[in-house]
Amino acid sequence: MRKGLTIGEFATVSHLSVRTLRRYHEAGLLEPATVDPHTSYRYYRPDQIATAQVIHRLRELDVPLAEVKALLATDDPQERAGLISGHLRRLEAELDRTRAAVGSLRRLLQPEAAALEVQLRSVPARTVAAIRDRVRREDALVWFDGAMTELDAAFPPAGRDGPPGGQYANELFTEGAGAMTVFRPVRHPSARGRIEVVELPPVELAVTVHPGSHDDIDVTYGRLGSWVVAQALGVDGPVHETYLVGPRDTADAGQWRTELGWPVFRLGGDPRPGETRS
Amino acid sequence: MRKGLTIGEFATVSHLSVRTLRRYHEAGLLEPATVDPHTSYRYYRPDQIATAQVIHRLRELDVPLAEVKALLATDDPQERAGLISGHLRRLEAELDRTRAAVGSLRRLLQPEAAALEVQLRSVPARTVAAIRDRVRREDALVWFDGAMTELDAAFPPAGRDGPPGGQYANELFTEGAGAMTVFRPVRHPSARGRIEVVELPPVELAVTVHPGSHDDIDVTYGRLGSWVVAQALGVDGPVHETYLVGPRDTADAGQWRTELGWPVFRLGGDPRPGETRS
DNA sequence: CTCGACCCTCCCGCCGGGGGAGGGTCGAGA
DNA sequence: TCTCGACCCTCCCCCGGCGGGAGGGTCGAG
Repeated sequence: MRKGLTIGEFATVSHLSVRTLRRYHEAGLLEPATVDPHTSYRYYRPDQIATAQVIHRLRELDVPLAEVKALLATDDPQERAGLISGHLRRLEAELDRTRAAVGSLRRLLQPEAAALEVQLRSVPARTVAAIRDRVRREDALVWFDGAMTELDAAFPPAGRDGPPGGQYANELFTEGAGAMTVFRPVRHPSARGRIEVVELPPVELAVTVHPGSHDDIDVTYGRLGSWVVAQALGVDGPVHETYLVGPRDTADAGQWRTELGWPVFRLGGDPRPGETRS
Repeated sequence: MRKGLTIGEFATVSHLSVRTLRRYHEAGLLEPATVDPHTSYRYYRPDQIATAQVIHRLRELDVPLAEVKALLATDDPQERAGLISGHLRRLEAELDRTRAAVGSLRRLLQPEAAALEVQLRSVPARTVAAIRDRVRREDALVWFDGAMTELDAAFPPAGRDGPPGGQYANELFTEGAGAMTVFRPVRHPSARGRIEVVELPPVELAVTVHPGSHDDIDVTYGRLGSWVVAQALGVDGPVHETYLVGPRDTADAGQWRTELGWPVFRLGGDPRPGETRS
């Protein structure tokens, strides 16, 4: 008497490997219909092929096994569709990143552009309206958009006092996450929602302007850092960005102008007492 | 006296993590300018930032470290461009697979289509012109195109005797690679180039027709397999495909018709002596 | 000299499997 | 009923490209 399809037969008809089926069993993703308690042989029913197909497709889309499991666990087709379209959005975002990297790589391999114009600037303390948070790198762009939109809504053009900016801890780039601050200088700062009134401390900056899309902004950061080192200065503290012309001003990324500032200190000198060099 | 940037400083200006830099050193990808022989401290020169940027971009494109190394090792910009565009082609191919999987998943989640029409058929032996090879799954589509093009070129329409077909070992799907055969029935078979004259043995097939694009062809395979099992038959041997209407007939994938045949045998019966059940 | 921040090496974990060892089970044929 | 080869089982190690953390050495400013 046959108890069902053996794992090998099931592998053949489902186009999955035996190993993979065992792993899906172990992960609770696709339990065999019966498991012989004596021999531990796995036996599958033909109607489980359909489930195997769905898993196969989801895995082709790199949906993690845990997510596949969650997806299969719910019967609510609405929730299912939500999970799937969520993943498709992530795929889209990744595709955008890939496109950006391709473009940036192309530009990177061109013969070097004009020399970087850098100046040292002492920025006095300023009081601004700001939103701060610890953010993971993959969430950075979404968080930025949300925060900047909130700032823009809270302070209409008449109340603004210069272009918006941001400060980003270096760990945000070198590690997986870090503190982000976006701010707007405004005539009458006031807290509401996530917005706080923040006094930005005075700082000595090495400043340059990055033209165009932000896709290769870290190339300019690298060149700026290289300049700083060549001046026998040390870099220190979060990077400063000022959006002279940004996505909120024109959709043409070629027109954007972003001022990049890196806090510096004289080597062998005083790294601004009261702050640690991060 | 400073010997250069410490790894932490270099991490900050290059936007790579300290761990990652150590790994790139270990992999021979980005050697520090000097390594203190006593303390093993790594020191970098500012001009290495540019290399770090390139590596960063390539890694964003999932170029394997080994390939990045090869890329950096050559100065020939031509060869460089070749390696890069090769990788970009691979990214494109992957994107196509993703698109196919998305579409197929969508169709898979629709309420079940019409019942599958399956028939059992005894196929007599045939002598055909064929190309055979052991192929890895990721190369399957390219190999297929090449082989079919060669067959088409060798036997113009007047000499043909029915639609082309293929036979594919099940390991091709369940494992990483397997034997592939594409063939054409022709009036006067003859060997030339990769083409051999092959006698296909007679076989008992469970046959159905898969309409439309090949993106979800394995769903139909699953349903066919399910039917076979329900008839108390076993599946055996390589799958057979006949391209009744295929890409060489019309560009509209919706019109394609592919006959799928799975060799079957009666359970408890004789699995065709002389062959092992794969 | 001290002390904290930095650096070193080494080992383990993650994911989604593949490779292979070593041993038990199944079922068709004689 | 026995045999024998194909199949199945579990267990452990490997891959790539990092991250986490232990345990210990080094640097440099006060």
